Amino acid sequence: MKNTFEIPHCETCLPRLHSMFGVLSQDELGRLQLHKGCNFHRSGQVLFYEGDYPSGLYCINRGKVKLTKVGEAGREQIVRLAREGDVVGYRALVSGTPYELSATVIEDASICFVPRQTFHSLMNENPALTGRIIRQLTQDLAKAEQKQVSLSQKQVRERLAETLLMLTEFYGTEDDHHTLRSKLSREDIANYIGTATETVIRLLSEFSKEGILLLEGKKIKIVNLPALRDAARLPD
Amino acid sequence: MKNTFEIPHCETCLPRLHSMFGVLSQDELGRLQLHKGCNFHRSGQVLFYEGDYPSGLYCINRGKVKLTKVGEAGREQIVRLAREGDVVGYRALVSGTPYELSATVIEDASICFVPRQTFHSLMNENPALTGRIIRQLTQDLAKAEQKQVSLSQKQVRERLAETLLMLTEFYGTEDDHHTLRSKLSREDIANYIGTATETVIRLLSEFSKEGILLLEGKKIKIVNLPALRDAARLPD
DNA sequence: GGTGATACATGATAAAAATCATGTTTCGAC
DNA sequence: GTCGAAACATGATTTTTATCATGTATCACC
Repeated sequence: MKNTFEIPHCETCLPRLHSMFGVLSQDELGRLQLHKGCNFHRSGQVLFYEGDYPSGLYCINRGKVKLTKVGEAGREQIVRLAREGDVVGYRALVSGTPYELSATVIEDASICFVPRQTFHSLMNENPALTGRIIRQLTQDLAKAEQKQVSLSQKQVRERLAETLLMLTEFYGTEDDHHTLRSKLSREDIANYIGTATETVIRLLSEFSKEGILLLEGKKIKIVNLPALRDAARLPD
Repeated sequence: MKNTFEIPHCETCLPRLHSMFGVLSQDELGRLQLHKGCNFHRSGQVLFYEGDYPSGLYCINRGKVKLTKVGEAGREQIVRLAREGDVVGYRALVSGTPYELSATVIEDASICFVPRQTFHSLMNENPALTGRIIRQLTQDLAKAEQKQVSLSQKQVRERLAETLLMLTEFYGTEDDHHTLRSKLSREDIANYIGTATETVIRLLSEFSKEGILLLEGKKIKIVNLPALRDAARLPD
């Protein structure tokens, strides 16, 4: 099955502007373009496994990726999601340690690969890139700590509401502005919020009965946003 | 109540060697020593509050600190613990954002304060310090993600066992090699593992009945380490 | 267009944990 | 030492969530 797939150019890559490579000069972009590789990945493909040693990093030009970790019982925990403009696998690279997480494509993607050497030499000569990486790490850390509080203190219903709001932002909505573009399975959602699949299904249909959501097959439409926000009991 | 309190010298500060300031040169240490302040803090004192803007960072010479975040319902979540050699508040400083966490002394401490300017100028001229900060951030992130999995997938009993093992390492033991030096209250432990105080108390006495622990007032003695490890179901 | 496999759904039940209630102990301030 | 507050402890009960069971819908693939 062929897919229209054009290797994107770093110079004209729009997602790049919001990524850590937004700080590179024209010259540096040229070198990036020269040394990178780019591939089309089908949903389900694994970019790397937890425990592997990194040989480069992955820059998402299009598509979505989930970052997971398996617990003792063998259950998958979705730690984080990544989309166009996000760079995955950079942490293992800068820390020189094995991957903490596995990365799996969850929506057909075009993803560029930047070899370790290229990345390190860019980092060595451009302090702005180092600064940008520190910023990225601090952001990831803040989110991880926020999620800790949510997992510790909120009930599943609240975490689900919270997650649906996050998914709205992450995937965007269809033209009606209310239907999630998300193709996550109920199981994925459960693995993200840390609960059983059945519990997610049950709570979704509970939200549906309460007129907060409208479920049409896999599609989730938010029909009462204020009520969903309420159910999430967010800070701000 | 007076306490013997000597202002520690950076040059001779032992905990420093394992901290991010272990990478500084003699010359840089001199400047650190010149600009830093150092104070004695009683247990209970707050170093900074979540949401505040940082004006420097705190370097723990002696004592313990808890880093917390309050959830929606007002409950405290202990996100992380810090001890001698640990630097707290550096993340807000390097990211230029408000503190994500509050820091409270939980064991009488002598803590040095390094002003923002001093820290930033050290960072600007010593790339090794920047590298060390990145390493610290990646470590903190890995731990936060590990805790996410634990909170999501493990039961309270397992998390408690896990936490007791962590506390053994964090606080060390008395001369018998089995009694925790920890002075954490049951409530603090509950806030760390994300459960109710009564549940912690109940499970501790359950462990005690099973011959895994021996409880003498606040003191916790581990009498069957293998069984505790078993109850924790750790990776490795 | 049939046919497995997989995802979704819902009920029944059990297990885990929170909450409420009520003592007891510990400990610091006076 | 005494008093009061806070921490610790335990029982009873309810709520939340997981687990098990079973059935239906959906969808890729031959």
